[in-house]
Amino acid sequence: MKTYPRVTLEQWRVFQAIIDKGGYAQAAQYLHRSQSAISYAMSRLQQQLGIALLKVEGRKALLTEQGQILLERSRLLTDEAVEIENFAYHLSQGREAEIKLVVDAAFPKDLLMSALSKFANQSQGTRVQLREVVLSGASDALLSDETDIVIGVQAPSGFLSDPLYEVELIAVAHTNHALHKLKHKITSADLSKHMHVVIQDSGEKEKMDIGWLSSQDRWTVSSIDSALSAIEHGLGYGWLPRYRVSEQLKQGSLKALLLEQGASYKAFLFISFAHPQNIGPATRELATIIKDVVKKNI
Amino acid sequence: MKTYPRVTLEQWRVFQAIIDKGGYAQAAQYLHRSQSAISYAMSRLQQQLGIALLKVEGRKALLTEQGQILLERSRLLTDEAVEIENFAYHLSQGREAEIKLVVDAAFPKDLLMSALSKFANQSQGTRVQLREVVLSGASDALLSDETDIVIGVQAPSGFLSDPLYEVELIAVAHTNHALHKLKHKITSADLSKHMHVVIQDSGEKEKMDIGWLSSQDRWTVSSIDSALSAIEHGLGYGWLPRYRVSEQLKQGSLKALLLEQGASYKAFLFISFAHPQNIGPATRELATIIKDVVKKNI
DNA sequence: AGAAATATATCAGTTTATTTGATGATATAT
DNA sequence: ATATATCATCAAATAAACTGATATATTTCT
Repeated sequence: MKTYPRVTLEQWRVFQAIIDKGGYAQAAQYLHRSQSAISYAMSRLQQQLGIALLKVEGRKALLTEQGQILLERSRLLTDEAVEIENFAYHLSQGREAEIKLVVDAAFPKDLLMSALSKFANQSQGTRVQLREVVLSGASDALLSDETDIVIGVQAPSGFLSDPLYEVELIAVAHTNHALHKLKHKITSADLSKHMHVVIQDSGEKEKMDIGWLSSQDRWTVSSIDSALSAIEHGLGYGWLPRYRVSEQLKQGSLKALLLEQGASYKAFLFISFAHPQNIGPATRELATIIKDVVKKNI
Repeated sequence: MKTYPRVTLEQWRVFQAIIDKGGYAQAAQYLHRSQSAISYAMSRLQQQLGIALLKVEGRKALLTEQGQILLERSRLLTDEAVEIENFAYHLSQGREAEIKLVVDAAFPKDLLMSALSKFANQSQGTRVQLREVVLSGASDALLSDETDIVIGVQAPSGFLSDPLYEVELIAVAHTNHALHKLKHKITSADLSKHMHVVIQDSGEKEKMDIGWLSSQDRWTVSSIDSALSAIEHGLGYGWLPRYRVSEQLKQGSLKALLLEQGASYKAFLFISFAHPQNIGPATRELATIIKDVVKKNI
């Protein structure tokens, strides 16, 4: 078993050129080399592999069955080699190798994924590292310098932020929940008698408090998914993004609470750069794509 | 934009060796070259890429951030180069580049996939081309020489075949189907009043007829999936592999028909080699794996 | 059938990129 | 301070790859 390559990329390229250009002579012309250099490279390649890639039938060089397969694989190889070098070029131009993106869980996944897949198409190899947070986790990420772009509820002042997306959070509880049985509009006094499902802040520094209504009992969860699941199981009530509960509202498993006040409120998600003074080209592109996708989907 | 690689595999290999062995001198020793050759190759590499991969801090060569990324990618490249050459070696040893596998649709997909993924692990690059057929399509494939291994209902005599897997086909219809409303056991007279969903033979030569019961109306489909979907939509009744309808039977969307006779019958699937006199090593391995997987899952 | 044209293989000589060994520069360890 | 380890650079040596000419084989043309 070999452990290092003996065949050079040049040899594979010669092989490919012979096929693509229709012969040794044409390949020679294409590669700016003599016909005998092509012949030499090709025979050496086959000798090193111990296998015939071409059989010269009459005066035409034809692929063997094995040559066909190896040709295909070799193209992947040389393509990847070219891509690495192009990627290196982009790096030399200041393009980032990796972008760290932090997104608040309230931001719709489909928009995010659509933006990321668009970016992947033109990313030139730049990878995106995605982290999901809730509430002040986003601001923390900005401050702690572990990120490049943040999509979150608000940016600490001093960061370059743009309003991006409005999320409507509405108060819901399971259809059978006692709060729905009340005859009058629900007051905060009513709420305080029931379990409030709160999404825990994933931030660590300045805890923002979204559970501003005091409540006897509080069920704290760490993601929108778990909050939704808790509420769907009748554990309590809570505020969730409208787009995440629309299905349940339609099906009737959840119902919006008729609150005297605060039945819904709007949160604005902002997109911010963590290092405004030094934004790389790929980071800028990704941000632009995200904004575009959001704009098109409003 | 470059269109062909300038950096050689050797250069990448030198780069990797410097990191893996801890320095230029060690890499030189490992690669059986002088230290200055390493230094030359490395500086040329960086010059060609237009980017620094190593920064010499003190007397130690350390990866730059970009070097780290390109190191990882370059490993994929050199690994692939080695794999191609190993694959070529296997080809030279008579190993097949591609195996054509024809499988009757009645053979459970999970078994097939499990076998194929096992084979992929040890295939040394041999690819499997999979074709799905129903009924005599399998025999046709054997006869027409466009295949290596066949899993089908029966092999024409003269082929090397082993019994592989027993499929139980049961008669089913949608729960609300009129046939389920009958008070007595269903007779063929009853059946003939309803639509029979038949899986069409994908073979082209000798049409085998599985719809042996005459039926007023017949709905012909070309795959098990469409048959299942037709029956699930209440279009008619038909015989389907038990493992494909077990979920629906459990959920109650389909019900087995209480037939006077022939409510179920068993079909045996055989595995056959198309060219018994000349079976390649990879073909033999794949067949063995398929048999093993089936044996373990009975 | 024979001549001309096309296509790959091979050979001897040349070119060139890579390698070497020696030396230099610099940082770390004793 | 001195010794040691590490990478950079230079001129010279080397080996792999390349060239141009020629050989061999096949197809095409007349």
